[in-house]
Amino acid sequence: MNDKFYSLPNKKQEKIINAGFRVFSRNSYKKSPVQEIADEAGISKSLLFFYFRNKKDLYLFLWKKVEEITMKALMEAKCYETGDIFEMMYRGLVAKAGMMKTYPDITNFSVKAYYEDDPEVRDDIRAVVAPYTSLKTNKTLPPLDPKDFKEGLDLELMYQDMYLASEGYIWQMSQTGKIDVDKMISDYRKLIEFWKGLYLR
Amino acid sequence: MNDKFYSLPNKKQEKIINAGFRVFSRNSYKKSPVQEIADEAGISKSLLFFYFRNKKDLYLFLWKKVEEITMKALMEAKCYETGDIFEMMYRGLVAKAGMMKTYPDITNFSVKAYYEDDPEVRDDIRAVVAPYTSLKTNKTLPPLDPKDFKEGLDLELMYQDMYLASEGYIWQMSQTGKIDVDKMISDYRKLIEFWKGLYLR
DNA sequence: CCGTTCGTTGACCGAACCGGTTAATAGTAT
DNA sequence: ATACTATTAACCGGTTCGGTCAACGAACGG
Repeated sequence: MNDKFYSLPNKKQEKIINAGFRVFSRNSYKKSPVQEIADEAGISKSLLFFYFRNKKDLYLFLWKKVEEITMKALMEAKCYETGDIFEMMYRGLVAKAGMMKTYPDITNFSVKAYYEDDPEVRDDIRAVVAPYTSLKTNKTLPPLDPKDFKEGLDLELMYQDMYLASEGYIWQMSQTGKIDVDKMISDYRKLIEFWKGLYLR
Repeated sequence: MNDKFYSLPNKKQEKIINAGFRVFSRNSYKKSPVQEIADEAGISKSLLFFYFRNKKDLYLFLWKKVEEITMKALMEAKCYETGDIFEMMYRGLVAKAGMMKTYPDITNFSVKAYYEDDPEVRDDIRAVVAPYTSLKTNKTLPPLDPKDFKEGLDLELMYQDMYLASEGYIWQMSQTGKIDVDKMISDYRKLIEFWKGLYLR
């Protein structure tokens, strides 16, 4: 990676990154032409090869970028600074929605890269702490006080239900192509309130 | 499409179909080489071109096949022959799980094909009644009697919750590569029972 | 007004790939 | 042996791909 890339205006950096996310998320690593990414970013292929030594370099840069973006978003959202599980999930989705506003294809790219098995990049992908796993709603149930919830409620199933619905919602949104972040958040807020009324004592 | 294909042993037909589903679900139409499908199916490219006139022919055959398989599965599952919404959803998932047992990549192929926009196949895809939509859990709320459910329950949100969780679950399963149908069904059964205890009066 | 630097690109290259054809092979039944 | 069928290896022309490089234009200093 050429340091010159960082001295580009932020908007242009984002455009190139998004082009990469987009193209690499639609086809496998090998079948994703650098030319297509350049076109999508509105620059020449030569320039892209000036910023990134080769295709692999670009790909791995994007993969690390996902980690960086995700970590930053989760930090800022303060997902884990609340004991309230509903608030936690809400903040988690708000964080993801914000990411998707700037990087619409980050989710799809992340999934695709996580399962990529081209020998040219496979090992390097697995070497980076998987951003994909942090991108998902946390799969494991955090410690909860049963006294807060309706009597006899199976907390594990409750969490599984919420987790699956969240994943399902994000997936549906990311399929449609055009993402309305505000709608996402308000839709999800409604779901959260629904769950609170249903689950809380 | 050459009729000779149908006189092949069922297992071999399935193997070829699955190879097609698999390869076409991982990359776009244009970026999916026929050679790769042939390899996956364990036959030569020439033979594949003997059964199907060309790549497009094969692709559209697969797309129509999805419709056929889906319709058949939904019929046999008798999803709509019950007034019980929980039973309906359960049967729907059982049907899908059964399909995925024989055709592990049918879901991913279906989604990919639905959003395919290569001019060579785009119009023909849209000409077939979209199998993808029937593949999803039904998005619209069926008519329900509020008296059956807990007082004050928002039926629409309830259904949305179940719908999203179902979609999320199927998506997660289809991502992992190896699909354990029996586990899918028993997991989902638990979820359904959880919902029944939660929602029913 | 000239020379230098810097960001950017079009044109190009060799290699690999791809859809599709065809002549030939292997297998089987007569 | 023959005739017919299933299956393939070898091939072809055209395209695509990753990567290089010489050159171009704008900005700038002298």
